[in-house]
Parts: sequence; C-alpha cells; structure tokens
Amino acid sequence: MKYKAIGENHLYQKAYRRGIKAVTDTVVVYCLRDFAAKRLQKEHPEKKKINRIGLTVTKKIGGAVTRSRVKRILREGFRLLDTEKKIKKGYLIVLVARDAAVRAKTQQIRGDLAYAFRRLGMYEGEPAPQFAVPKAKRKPDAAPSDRTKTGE
RNA sequence: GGAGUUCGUCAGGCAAUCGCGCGAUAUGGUGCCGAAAGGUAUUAUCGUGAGGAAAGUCCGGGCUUCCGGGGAAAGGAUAACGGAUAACGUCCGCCGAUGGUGACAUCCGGGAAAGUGCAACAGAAAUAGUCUGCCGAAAAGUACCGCUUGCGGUAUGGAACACUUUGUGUUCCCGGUGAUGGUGGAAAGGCGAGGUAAGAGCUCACCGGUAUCUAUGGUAACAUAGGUUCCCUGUAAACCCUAUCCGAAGCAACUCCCUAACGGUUCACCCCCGUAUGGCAGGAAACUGUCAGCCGUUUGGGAGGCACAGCAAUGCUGGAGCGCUGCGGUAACGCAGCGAAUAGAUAGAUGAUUGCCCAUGACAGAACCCGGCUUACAGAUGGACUCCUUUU
RNA sequence: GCCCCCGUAGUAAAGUGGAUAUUACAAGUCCCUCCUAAGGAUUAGUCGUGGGUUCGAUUCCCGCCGGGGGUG
Repeated sequence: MKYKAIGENHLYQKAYRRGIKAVTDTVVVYCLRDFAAKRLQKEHPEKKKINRIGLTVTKKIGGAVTRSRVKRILREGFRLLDTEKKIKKGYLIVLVARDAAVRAKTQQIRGDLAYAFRRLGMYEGEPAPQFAVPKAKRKPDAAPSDRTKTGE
C-alpha cells in the first residue's frame, strides 16, 4: 500500500485551518476530508480510497540530517499503524513533528499516532468526525481546544 | 621506553524479515487523466542507491543565455622569485622574516627617493622652526697700529642697567647654530674621536640601512665579499602609483514540444563596424496591402537542461573525470599502459525490528557538474622524521 | 537551490580611525509631593564573535555565528 504525498501548499493551509487536530508529545495530527478522493479512487487500479499524507518538519527541529530522519520515523510509524489497524480512507493527514520527535523511537511514534487517531475517531466502525465550524476559518488561532472536543 | 612533528587511509561490519527512490525486463505489462505533447498509480523479478566534508557559498573554471566582432572608460582582484595547472586569491619548491633545542610551523611579502591626506593625548617641536639652550665667527661700520697712502694687521655684534674697571653679569634686539630639553608608537642613522665662535656626517674609524656597480654561487628572488652614492618617521587591509588578470548574469540560467492569441520586419542608449529579407498586387516614385520566412510577447499544459559526453549508435570517438602500475621530476604534477564506468530525487528516496562481532560509531544528507579554500568532527590505523633517556 | 542585506543599553536609531561611544523612549535607585503623575539627578554596553593591519579598531581586511529580504 503506497501513500500519495501532499504537494500543494494550499492543501496544508486548509488542513491547518479547517482540519481536526490532536496533540501528543512527539507529533501533532491534522485530519481533513479529501475533496479529490473520488478522482484519486478512480485513478487507482484497484479502485480503493486512499489517504494523502503530508509531513511538516520545520528548521527549528534541526539540520537536514535530523529532519530527514524525523520524516522517516514518522512515515514508518504511520505505516506500522496502518498495517495493524484499519484507518478511514479518503482523508488528508498532516503530521507535524515536535521537538521530542528527534529522540523518539518508531514504537513511540506508533503509540502516539494510535492515541491521536483514537481521539479523532479515525478508525473504521466509529462515528464520523465532525469538522470545525466555518467560523473557525476567520479565527484560526481561536480556541483550538474546542475543535478537538468537537472532533471527539 | 617516553614526549612530539608531519603526510596518508577508513568513516562500524555481517545476516534475516518488512519498507522506500530510480532504471531495465514484462504482448508498446495493466488501470486512469489529457485535444496533444506527455504524465501518474500499481504488480512481479533483477540491478542500483549520499560525503570527506555532500556544509559555508569564499575563490577559480566548465556549461547556458545576453545578436556577432572590435575598442574605450569605470570598477574589481592579485602582489618577493621560479614552477605546476583548464584556471585560481589554490598547490609545490625556494628566498626573506618570526617562533621552536629540534623535526617543523606561520605569512607579516611591490612602491612611502612620484604626489596628496592622516598621526588623538603627551611634548618646545610630528615633518616643521615660533620657545629654551649654546655662540658673536664672517660681513659692514668704528677705533688703534704699520707704512708700500690705500692697502695690511689687531680689537669690537647693537642698546640699556649694575658691579667694577675697561672687562664681567642681567634684560631686550640682531645674527649664527641645530638637538640639550621629563614626552611619545615614531624626534632627523648609532657611538667614539677630530673639528669649530658655538655647532652639525662637517671630516674620519667601526657598526646599521637605501640605491647601484663588480666578482663568485644560483634559472631567479637572494646570499657572500668589495667599491661608489645617499641616510626625510609611520601609515598604501587611506587615496594613489607600477605590473598582471577580469564583459555580465546565473540551471528559478535557458532550450524544445503541444495549444491559442497578438505584435514587429526594424533598431542596437559608452563608442565603432556588420546584420533578413523575398514573392505577389497597386503605384511614376515614396510607399501601402497581403503571403511566406524570420524575430518577439503572452495564456494554459508538458518535457529537456539532469547524471560520463558526442555521433552516422549492440559500435566508434572523446574527456581539466576516477583507480592501479611503470617512467620522468626534489615536489606540485606530467607522460604511457591497463581497468572500471549506472545516486539523480522534485514536499524531496537509505529506515524499522532481531541476532552476532569490533566494543557503542563523531561531524553530518547530493539538488547542473568539476578543481580548491574555509569551517565542523568520535575514534581506529599505516608511513616518514625530531628530541630526551637506557642498553648494545 | 540561487542572489543580496543587516547585527551598537530592554527597544528604536546616530556615530565610519583618536581620549570616559551619543540621543529618545522603557527599566532600576534617589530627590521633589500627604500620595501618584509630571520634573530633576543617577545607573547599566564583551559595539554578534575570533583573528589580522595600525601607536590606536564600533569603524579597515579575513574567517565564523545569528537574523532578515528578493526570486518560480
């Protein structure tokens, strides 16, 4: 199972503004319903829905070596979680690394991601997550804790 | 054995399972998007997959574009000498200077006798004579003496005051002199003797330096010895002068393809020269219109540049490229032969788990490509050399 | 990735070879006042950092460190 990466900057901005969010020590997870999911499903040879993931590792984390290592660990953690449990398809998932992710192991990342996805209700069989109210678009920084509550 | 100098090499390894980028193969693999160029997703097998600094972007090139060629100006860079190189501000050798007992290290390195500027504070004074100090020689005038009657010799700088007695001292003026004067980074080459009215490279000996000549050694810088000349501080990482070199921008440079539309066909804003127009129609001509060619701009999409290169492409040729060997050279490096040639991403590929070993792996990730420099860095290991101690 | 620019008290700026580095606001202390404000006095600088040139460097030269801007 391959993962299509998010390339466009505006999709990241959308995920930050309108997506639901969960925060752990090592990583911050944003999720948003992918509006291009049907087109991607049509392009897929097996006609499956897929998730598009994006990784954000800022220069504050470290140099090029540490940043690319953090990206590998995040990718591996997500891959492990995805093979174990079933995550809902057709979403944009943005993973933002925090300072603690530099010294983290893959298993810790996997656990943090599992905690975050459970809070966000992204597993199969659970009720669909509610997205943020449109008013949050005007004030992106206002009351982030409320949005996580609505996500539960 | 100890202490040290210097030049190199490696940059954890092996195995298993899962996972990632690229290439090839698969009936042009299969699906999807697109008008097209093309792209993208995915399956299997095989191959392949970051560095000595990939970094900083500090120099030098390749390459691409700016229409082509030549010249000038401005600006910039470099700086003993000889060599290496595609080139360099790099490298090697060597000279000089500095440091070290030494192996060795470092580079401070054109010109201040072309000119301009600056030199705070201190100091009398900062490139120069206003103070202080020393002196009254010479010249002129005056007085006296001699006689060869217009010359020679002797004395005296001028004024005031004081003491004393025809000189001495004080103050002021005139003239000479140039280093005595706590300073300062720097004070007119240093020191000694002679010389002088007082002095001064004014003269001499020794020492130091500048320029230049000769001899010897060296390709040369330069070194040694001798002769001549001169001795006016420092600063050129102040302006500047001399010699040499440099056009500018940078792959987000740019090129090509598909698609649609518009404009020009003339001009080169440092100077000079060159430069694409042709056919048809109208007109006497200037010129106008139109078509083709050429050039440019813009909308949307895509590829290339880009992974050894080029070509007439299972091969051939070539290269500032890499490794090994031999030869030449003190060395940098050169020449010859042989061999191997695959990172190429585009939100950006090397990870996770387990086991074993060495005994815990530092700095750190290609982004058009090379040659250097600089900076960061855990260790392991090889060669050469120096000093000290001991033994033979 | 490439090309540029800037670092001076807490903040914003001057100073571009010379003595103890200025100015405004802010902050601390003191005075004034019954108290506060205003006013007055005063304090605090490795001039980002390490070398070099120079008698002398915030200034000139070189190397690092940090920050910012432009460019599809």
